[in-house]
Amino acid sequence: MKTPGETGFAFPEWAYKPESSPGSRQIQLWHFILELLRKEEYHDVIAWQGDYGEFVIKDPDEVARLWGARKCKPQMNYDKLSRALRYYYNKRILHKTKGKRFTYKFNFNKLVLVNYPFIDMGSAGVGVPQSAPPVPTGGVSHFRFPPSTPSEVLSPSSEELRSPGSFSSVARRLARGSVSDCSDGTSANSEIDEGSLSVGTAEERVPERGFRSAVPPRLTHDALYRMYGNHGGHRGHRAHPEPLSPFAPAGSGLLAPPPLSPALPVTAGTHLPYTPSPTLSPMPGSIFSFSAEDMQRYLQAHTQSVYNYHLSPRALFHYPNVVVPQPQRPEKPLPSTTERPSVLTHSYPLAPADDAHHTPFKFKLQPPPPGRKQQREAQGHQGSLGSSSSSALGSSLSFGSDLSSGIVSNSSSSGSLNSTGLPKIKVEPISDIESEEEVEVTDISDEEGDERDEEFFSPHRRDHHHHHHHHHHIFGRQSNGTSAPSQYDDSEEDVFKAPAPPPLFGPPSSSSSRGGMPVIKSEPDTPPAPSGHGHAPLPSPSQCIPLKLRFKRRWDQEQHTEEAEDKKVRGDKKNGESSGVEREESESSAPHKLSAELHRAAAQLSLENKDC
DNA sequence: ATCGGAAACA
DNA sequence: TGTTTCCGAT
Repeated sequence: MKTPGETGFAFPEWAYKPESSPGSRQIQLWHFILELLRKEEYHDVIAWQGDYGEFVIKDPDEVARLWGARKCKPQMNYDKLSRALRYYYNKRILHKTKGKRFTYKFNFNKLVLVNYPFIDMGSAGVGVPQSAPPVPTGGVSHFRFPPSTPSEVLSPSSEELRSPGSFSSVARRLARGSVSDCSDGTSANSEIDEGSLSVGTAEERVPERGFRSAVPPRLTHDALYRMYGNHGGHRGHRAHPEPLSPFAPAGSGLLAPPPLSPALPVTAGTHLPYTPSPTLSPMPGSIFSFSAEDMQRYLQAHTQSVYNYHLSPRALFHYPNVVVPQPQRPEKPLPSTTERPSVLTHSYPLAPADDAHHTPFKFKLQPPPPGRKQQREAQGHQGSLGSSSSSALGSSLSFGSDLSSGIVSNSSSSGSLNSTGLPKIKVEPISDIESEEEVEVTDISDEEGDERDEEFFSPHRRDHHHHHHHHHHIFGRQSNGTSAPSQYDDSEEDVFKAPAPPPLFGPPSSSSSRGGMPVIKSEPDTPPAPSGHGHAPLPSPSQCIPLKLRFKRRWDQEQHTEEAEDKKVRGDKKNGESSGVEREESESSAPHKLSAELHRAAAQLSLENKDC
């Protein structure tokens, strides 16, 4: 269970489990929010509204109350709850929709990826969590994944295993009633968990099935292949019953074969081509570990897929701090990555011992925000640098670590600076924050064409033109005719909507492939083909921007490009933001069998608390 | 309203 | 680690 320490990279825990800490897993706020969103009963207090992933808290006090009840914190109020929400900003789980009161927006990409990095979106529906935000529409359907696999793989064991984060599990929990229980935190739930579940109400369920059965914990290459490969045909279209919550629809797939989600393509795409086979650790907190190679491949595949599918670049999920390993040397050929892995053996060694040392890297999300405050203080008390700083550092350290991990090389320097004397300013220069902002600068061109990559690489940063833009277009956008809704924010829709149906999926590299996609950030060895040609700036591997920055930047851009910088400064501008969430959806529905358990779960659902 | 630092808690 | 609590600033 643990992880092999060797190689892998570790994700932050929260990434793995929504529920949270091992010891006592309390429900996490975002999870709770999602639960509320998915229940109609609470639509008066909180509901999806606006862009994809955007929700509005109609009754802040009530939401706070519910949350407080859930956490047994009677004194909870919106102010506090909102603080917690804000807390997600850095994690990129959530964003505030500016200009709209009590309106926030989930970044499902992050959620999905983060929480369920290797989720199989394909099968299910993808990525969206239980409750999905309403999909705007339309789009949808472009691809569907065929049911995958048979089963072989399914190992039964824990579900968790399979999807460490699969929504399904989440769903279940939800079903049980996450909302309410307070007490259980620690002890209690176990029962619930698994056993129970089952099902889903029709509404929401996620593809459990998909996950469970269909998708193996990790997909096999074959499976993937199949999925993509063939099918070409169908497009599923399906309507969702509830437009509002796409998630739900997704769920329906329970039994049914997986539907897929078009929207998701992104994700799907991502995973499709190559599946990394990380070993997921079954357990909790686990860490995934895989070799660098795998990761690279994975990333590459991801990228390719994206491109292949014409997904918007943004679609790529970026792994937050993932960095691609920098291998120390380029030895490993990843050559093929591009190609279809299918053939590959599936089992990548997850932990090849060798690799282990060589490049294990871990990445972490969430850079800790640098506190600007500290700065201030520091300045204020210069004298006490030592002490103050120390304290500050303490806190800061954390991020330092992040960075470092991610970026090894670069960052390091920063961290220590302080000691050196630098000062006051921020400690973490590089990476995070500031840089981020600056990073923005880099941005690339924005043009549309391709852009995205840039984010990753852009060696030369150009000035940023900031803003503007989001180009998105790659796919057709959504239906909204209106495009620009309000402010900016919406503007962004970059999301991809529906990709054009990919001609072929997966495939190999061949044709489509790469076109230019640079591989993500990788660098090490293999850039796939690098080169590309064309446009792509690509890789210069080495350096470029610190990964972390890039990611962050990216995200910011997505959200709103501009803002980022300001943020710090805070002058803010108001921008709207928007997002880049992508959507996914899924649907399908199926019959299901619910069982008593369901009912039971339903009963529990009452979000409110029970007793604390 | 919203943001975010800081400290405290579990 | 993820808030919860408090709070000053915008």
